[in-house]
Amino acid sequence: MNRRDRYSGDLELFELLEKLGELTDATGIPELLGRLLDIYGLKTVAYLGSGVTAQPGQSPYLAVTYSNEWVDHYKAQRFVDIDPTVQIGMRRMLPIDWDEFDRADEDVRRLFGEAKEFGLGRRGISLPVHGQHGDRALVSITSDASDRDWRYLRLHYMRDFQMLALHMHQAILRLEGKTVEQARLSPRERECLLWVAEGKTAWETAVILGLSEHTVRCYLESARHKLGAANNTHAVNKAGKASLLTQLP
Amino acid sequence: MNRRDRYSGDLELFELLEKLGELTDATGIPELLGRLLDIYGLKTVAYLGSGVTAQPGQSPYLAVTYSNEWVDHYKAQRFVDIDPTVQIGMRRMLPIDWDEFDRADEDVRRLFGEAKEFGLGRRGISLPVHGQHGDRALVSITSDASDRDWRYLRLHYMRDFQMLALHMHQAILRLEGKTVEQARLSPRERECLLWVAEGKTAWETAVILGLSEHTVRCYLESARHKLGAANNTHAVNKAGKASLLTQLP
DNA sequence: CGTAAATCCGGCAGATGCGCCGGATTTCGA
DNA sequence: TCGAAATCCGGCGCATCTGCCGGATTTACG
Repeated sequence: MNRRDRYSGDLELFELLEKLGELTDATGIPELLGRLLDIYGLKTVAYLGSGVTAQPGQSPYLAVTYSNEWVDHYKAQRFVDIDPTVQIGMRRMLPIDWDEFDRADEDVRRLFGEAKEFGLGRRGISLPVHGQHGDRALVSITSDASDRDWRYLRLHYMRDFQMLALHMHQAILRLEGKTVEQARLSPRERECLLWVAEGKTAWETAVILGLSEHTVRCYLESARHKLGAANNTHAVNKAGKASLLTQLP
Repeated sequence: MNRRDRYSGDLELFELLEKLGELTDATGIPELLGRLLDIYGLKTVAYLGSGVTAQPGQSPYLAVTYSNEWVDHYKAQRFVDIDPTVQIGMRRMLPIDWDEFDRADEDVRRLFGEAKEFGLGRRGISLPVHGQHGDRALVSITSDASDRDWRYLRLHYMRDFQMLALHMHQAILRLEGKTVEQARLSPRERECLLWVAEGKTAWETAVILGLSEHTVRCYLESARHKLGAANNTHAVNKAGKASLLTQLP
């Protein structure tokens, strides 16, 4: 909790954000994370991205300041299945303090106990990030700060962390080259797809929209073509991730 | 740009966040937005939510400090179709300054020109918010601040706005009672659904997973039941919105 | 120690999806 | 003024999905 007591310390956040925006390849990430630790007096920081790469069923994207030993141990123990930061944090919208997790659970206690041995801080926060295309990430920081410093950190720098998490995810997306070719669906196509996504059959959709069943099938067909989808299910999934189904234009 | 020059001004942000968390019904929102304008010296603030309510094809959720005249005029002119804050802002992850929009476009110039007449500020920022279930929102603020003050506001309070936008969306979701019953899918069920979502047939999925086609159909059937879905397409849509398809657990 | 859930397998009838054939008018921008 | 795209409509054959019948073992939890 140094250097940041003056308001002008904001400059260091801007510096980080700028560097994130200028990253050209993943090799610069570790240094950036290290700088982040420095600035905020943290013990560790970790980025876990899901749906960041193009292929489905891919393993998640990881960028951490943890030791390799901890990462290996974590994987070997399949901690991801019980880790509340992942299990709960990934399913939230707002950040969560690790203190809120259930320490009565023996598995959880073991996880955090071993984490500490491997160099993670006693306290932590996880910040979920939601991207536009179903991609999401979890940025977790840990610290060994005193109660007082930790409270201070949470109060005054949560915003910074929120912003850093967002920009970090954006940077990773840019580096991973996940570009989504935004197919443009016509209003009718979108409308038909929307109702099909709700489980309606072509006939039901036709009734809802006051069209003939055949017309609905035609719209669905062209929607599939535009989206490069193999079937309606695929099309709904693609359109959903491209947020083409959330009404509006 | 008053009252906030001291660092302790943070208290006002916390006060807003706390009030947002304590909202019990929508009637308290206008007062809260007004308080926000006061604190940051803004001209207007607007919340536009999409996918916030349960029904599909619903009109978006709106909470603004604009005059009713502007809202009516906006709707009558169908400005939503050309409004870059919606068209572009809603499709981004990071905030965008209204200065970045194409002022060469005649429609856009007309929109912002008329907006100013109806009491919106000259400058603006829109902050996209992405929820967990395909829901999203756009929080837009405007100001008539001088160039210098505006730059200052952007630099130092973007974090606050980001956080306010997030918490505002969370509060609206809570008020609108959009609760997603988290069905728990077994690993196999999720896996099958994942590949079906990628456009694979049951047979293809069976080959990929090394199962019999019939077994895949069984998993899909139970997945549909658990999700309360009418068919695979519906199931994929529901599971996707519940982020059950983003591998990991 | 029973119960529940997860993991697997087979078959069948009817509904639905899918692709491709044909046709039409209107609208909008180049 | 020409063409492209959006809006509509009908039919046919085959592939796939869906629901429901039956069976099995293993694992975990109380």
